[in-house]
Amino acid sequence: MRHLLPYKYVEEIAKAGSIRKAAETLAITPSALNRRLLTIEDELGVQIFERLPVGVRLNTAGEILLEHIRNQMSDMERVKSQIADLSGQRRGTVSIVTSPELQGSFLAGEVLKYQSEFPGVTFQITQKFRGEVEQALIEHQADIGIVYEPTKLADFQTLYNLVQPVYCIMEKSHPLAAKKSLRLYECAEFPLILTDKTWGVRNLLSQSAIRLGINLRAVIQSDSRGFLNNYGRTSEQLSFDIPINIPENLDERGMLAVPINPLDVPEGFVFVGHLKGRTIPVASARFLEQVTTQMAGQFG
Amino acid sequence: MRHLLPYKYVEEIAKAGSIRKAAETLAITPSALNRRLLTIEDELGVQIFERLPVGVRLNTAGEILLEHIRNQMSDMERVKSQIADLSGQRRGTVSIVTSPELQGSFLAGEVLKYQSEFPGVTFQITQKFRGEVEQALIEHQADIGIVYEPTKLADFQTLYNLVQPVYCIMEKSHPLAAKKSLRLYECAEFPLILTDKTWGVRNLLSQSAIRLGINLRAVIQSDSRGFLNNYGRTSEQLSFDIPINIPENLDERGMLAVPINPLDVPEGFVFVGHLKGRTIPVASARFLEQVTTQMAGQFG
DNA sequence: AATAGTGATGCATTTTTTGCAACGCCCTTA
DNA sequence: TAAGGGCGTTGCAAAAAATGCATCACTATT
Repeated sequence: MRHLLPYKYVEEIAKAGSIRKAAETLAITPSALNRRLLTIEDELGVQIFERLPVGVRLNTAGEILLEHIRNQMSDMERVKSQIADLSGQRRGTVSIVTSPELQGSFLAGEVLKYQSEFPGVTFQITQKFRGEVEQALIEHQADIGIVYEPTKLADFQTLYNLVQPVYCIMEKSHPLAAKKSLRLYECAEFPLILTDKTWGVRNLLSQSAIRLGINLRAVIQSDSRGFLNNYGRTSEQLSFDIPINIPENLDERGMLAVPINPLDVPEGFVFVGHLKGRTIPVASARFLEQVTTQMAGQFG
Repeated sequence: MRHLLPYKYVEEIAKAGSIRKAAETLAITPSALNRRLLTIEDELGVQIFERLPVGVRLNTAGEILLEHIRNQMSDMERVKSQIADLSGQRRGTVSIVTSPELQGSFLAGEVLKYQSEFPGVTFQITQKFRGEVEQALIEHQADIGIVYEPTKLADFQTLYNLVQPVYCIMEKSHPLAAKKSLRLYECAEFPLILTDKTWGVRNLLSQSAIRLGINLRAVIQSDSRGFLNNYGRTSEQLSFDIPINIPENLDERGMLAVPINPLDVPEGFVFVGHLKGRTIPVASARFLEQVTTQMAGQFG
C-alpha cells in the first residue's frame, strides 16, 4: 500500500516529535521527509505541525488528521483481511489488549486452540491497566479489548460481558479453607498479598474495605502478578483473584479458592469488545466469537 | 490529496466499466491507468476487477475495496471540513438527498437561511424516492438524508423524526372545505389528483384504501410533482400532501388544506439523519442542526 | 561565544510515472 | 469465414516526481 506512505510518515513524525528523528527510523533523509510534510500541508492548506526550536508538535488540525490516518490504516488492514478471507486464506494478525487479569491461562489456551485450527494467524497481546485499555483501542494499537472492571466505556463496543466475582486464594490447611463463602472482615484478619490499585480486583476490595470500615493489611504489594507468583507465600497468607485468572492446577499445588460474599465485595465484570464504530479484521472477529462462546460455556 | 488519486481511479474504472473509457474521463492514457490498476492489484495480492472481453467488472474483493474507498474519501472530506472549521472558515459543501416530499419550500427556505449566514457553503440537493435514499447515503452520494416514509432504515442514523399527517388540498369553494377533519371515504367521492406509489403520501393512501375497502379514483397520476403543479385543476378535484410540503401561499391561491382522520390514514413520518457510523462534515452537521431545530419549532 | 540541535531550500541524481505505439485477444458484423 | 473494432496489456523513450547532499537560518543550551 505505497499510497498511504505519507500517512505513515505523518504518524512517525508525530511520534518522534522531530522530522530528523522520524527520518532516521523511516530510513530516508530529513529533507525528503520534510518535503513530504510540506506537500501534505500544502495540499491541505493548513499546517499540521507547529514548528518548535526543538522539533515539531501536532496542532489541532494535525490531531484531527492523525485520527483519520489511524482509522484509515486500520480499516485498510480490515479490507486486506476480508479480501484474504475471500480466497480461503486464513491469515492475518489478531491484536488484543487486555487488563492483567486476563493474561492467565484462559486467554493463552484460547489462542492456542485458535492457532491449531488456523496456523497462519499470528497474535499480538498487549497488557494495559483497566483505565488504559480503551485508549489503546482508540489509538488503534489493538483490534480487540478484554478488560476487567474498566473505568470508562465511552468508545468501547461491548460484545460480551462476564460476571467474575472475587475469590480468595489460600492453602488447603488455612483456617478459612472449610468455608463455602467468606466475609471480607474474615479475610482482613490474615496477612494479605495484594496487587496495587491499577488492578480491578484490588480496586473492588479497596472500595469495599472503605465502605465497610475494614483495614486491609498488605504484607506484599506489587503491580506485577509475575512477581507475586514467584513470591513463596506462607501458609497464613491470602491472595485474591477472579475465576478466569485462577490457575487450573490450584488443587495440585495444595491450594483452593473460596468466593467472597457478594454483599461485601460486589461482583466485577469482564468486558469483551472492540472500538465503537469499527469493523475489525476477519481473523479478529472469528477469534472474538470463539472467546465469547468459550466464556459463556465455561463461566456463564 | 494526490495520494488518494489511485482510489479515484479505481472508482472511475468501476463506474465506467472499462479502463479505456475511464482513462478518457480521467484525462490520462489507458496504459497509464491500466498500470496503476495493475500496481494496486499487485500490492493487494488479488485481482480487483475481472477482465471481460468488453471491459472490466468489479469482483467481490473489488467491492470490498470500493466500499473502503468511498468511506475513506468522504471521511477525508469530513477531515478537511473540520480543519477548515478550526480556522474560522465556513466553507464546504452540504449534500442532501431527499424524497420528493421534501423538495418544497421548507428545505429551500432553510438552505437560503443557512447561506445568508455562511455564504461560503454550497449545497447539493438530490431527489430520490423513499426506497432509494438510504442506498444513496450508503454510496456516499450525499451526507444528509431526509425521507418521508422510508422503506428501510438499517444503515440510517436518525437524528430527528417528525410526524406529518396527510392533508387534503382543495379549493375554498369545495363541498368538503368546511370540515375540520376528513374521512377517506368522503374524499373518494371526488376526482383525485395522485402521485404514483413511489411517493410516501400515495403509499399511505393506497394502503388505507385497501384496508378500508375504498377505491381511489385518480383523474391524473404522475411521479412528478412539477407536472401536477402545472396541471390546472378543476374545482372538484382533490390532491393530498403533508404539511412540510404544502406551499405557504395556499390561501392566496384560493385553496386550503384539511387533515384526514388519522384513524383512516395513519400519520407518516419524516426521518432526518445520516449514514450510520459516519461523522459528517461540519457544514453538514450545522445545517442538520438548523433543520431539526426549525422542524421542531414549526411542526413539533 | 561556541555548540549542537532544529526545519527549510537549491541543485544534481535517481526513481517513478506517463504517453506512444504495437500486440494479442474476443466478439460482432459483413 | 474473414474483416473490423473494441478490449486489456506491454516495451521503450520521455517527462515528472521524489530523493540525497550540502548548506542556510534559527534557537536553546553549554
